[in-house]
Amino acid sequence: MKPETRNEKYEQSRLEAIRAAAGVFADKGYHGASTRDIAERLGIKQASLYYYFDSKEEALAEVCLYGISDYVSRMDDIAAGDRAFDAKLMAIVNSHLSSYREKNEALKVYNDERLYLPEEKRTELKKRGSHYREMLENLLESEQSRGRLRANLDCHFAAQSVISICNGFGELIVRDPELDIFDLTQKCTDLLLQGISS
Amino acid sequence: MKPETRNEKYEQSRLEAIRAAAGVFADKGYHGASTRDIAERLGIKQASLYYYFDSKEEALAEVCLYGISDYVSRMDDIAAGDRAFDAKLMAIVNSHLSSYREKNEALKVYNDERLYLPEEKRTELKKRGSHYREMLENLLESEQSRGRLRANLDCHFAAQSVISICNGFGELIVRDPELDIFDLTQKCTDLLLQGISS
DNA sequence: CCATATATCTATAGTTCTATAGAATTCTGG
DNA sequence: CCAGAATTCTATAGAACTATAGATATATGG
Repeated sequence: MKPETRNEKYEQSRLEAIRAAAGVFADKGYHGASTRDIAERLGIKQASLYYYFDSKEEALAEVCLYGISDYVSRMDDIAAGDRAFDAKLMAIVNSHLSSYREKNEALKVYNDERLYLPEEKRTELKKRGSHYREMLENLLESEQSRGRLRANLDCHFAAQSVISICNGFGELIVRDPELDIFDLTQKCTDLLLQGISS
Repeated sequence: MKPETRNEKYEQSRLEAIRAAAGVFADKGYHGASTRDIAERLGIKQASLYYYFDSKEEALAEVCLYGISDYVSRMDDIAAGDRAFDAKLMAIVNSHLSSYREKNEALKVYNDERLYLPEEKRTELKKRGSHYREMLENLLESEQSRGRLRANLDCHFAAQSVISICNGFGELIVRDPELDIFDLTQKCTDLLLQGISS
């Protein structure tokens, strides 16, 4: 077998293991989940899991990375685009909420369980998470400097609020597969832009 | 010692145990925390904890109840009052955020760990949590019916948003004791009422 | 100061979990 | 079909955790 193919196959299986771990961690939490649970979801025995991970902790790190990675790069794409602000904000919210559906539970795991990783492993993740917030913050500041957002708006706070709302509804999305993401996106964007007052 | 006094003293100590458990559960999560951790924080031995709780699970249930109880009753008080809507909303946000500071970590535990309780024990908690959201929803609907909120606002969604934002910042408040709650309250209320647009 | 109730302690049974070692099986290219 | 690589398995060491039992210490009221 060609080396690349061999590697690819392994990486493919490993990705399945990461997804299985994501599901279990999302359901039971990192500490509440056992390596046996993950292996069972994959249909292999507990010890076989160590063919893919050196430790349970490494599995968590991989799940977190998987959970946040492409969602951060999508933010980069959106920010780099040349759409109007409102459209960008909507795209950001949509991307954030969609992540919870598509990537299943990995983003939830990133949010809820990453703090159980040791400082060292959290650094890379924190960098990406901060990057996300900063991109959002810059976008808001730029729009504010053009006078299109309230002058007294604290953009750092506002960016945090956007993330809080998306994460709050993200939890609901993970639990309820029936929720209409587009509808939610619309409502979140409206709320953020106009607030609730008439 | 009079029976009531004896009881009072026990209840007092038990409350301290609940607070210790809240702190440990908030730091390490329910499954990541051991009864030994809780006992150590109290300055007693692991087994002595069972003088106050029948099980670790009961401790979690008590912490959750403690975390949500007076914060729900404060909502009742606010809703029953006759202040203007804006003032009520601000009071609700303030009460919610303050809970995270005052009751230390118990509300965080309620939010993050209650789903590890068995169905049976979760029922009482769910009732209170739903009650909270419903009170908020009613308040919004009532204001909307008077034409003071956007006609196209989904009040169920809006109530959920208020809670999401408060919980999102609550996590930050628990981690950063320096955060100014009043400032945050103001900003959250402004955002909810007016949105970010100018 | 004694008797009783309250509170905490020591010791441990019994379970579960992570991770390692090495055997067994399955897959793949020649 | 064979040899070696890849994958999964069995078995288990070793640690940690919950909960119970029963002893010990401390406080209180008469």
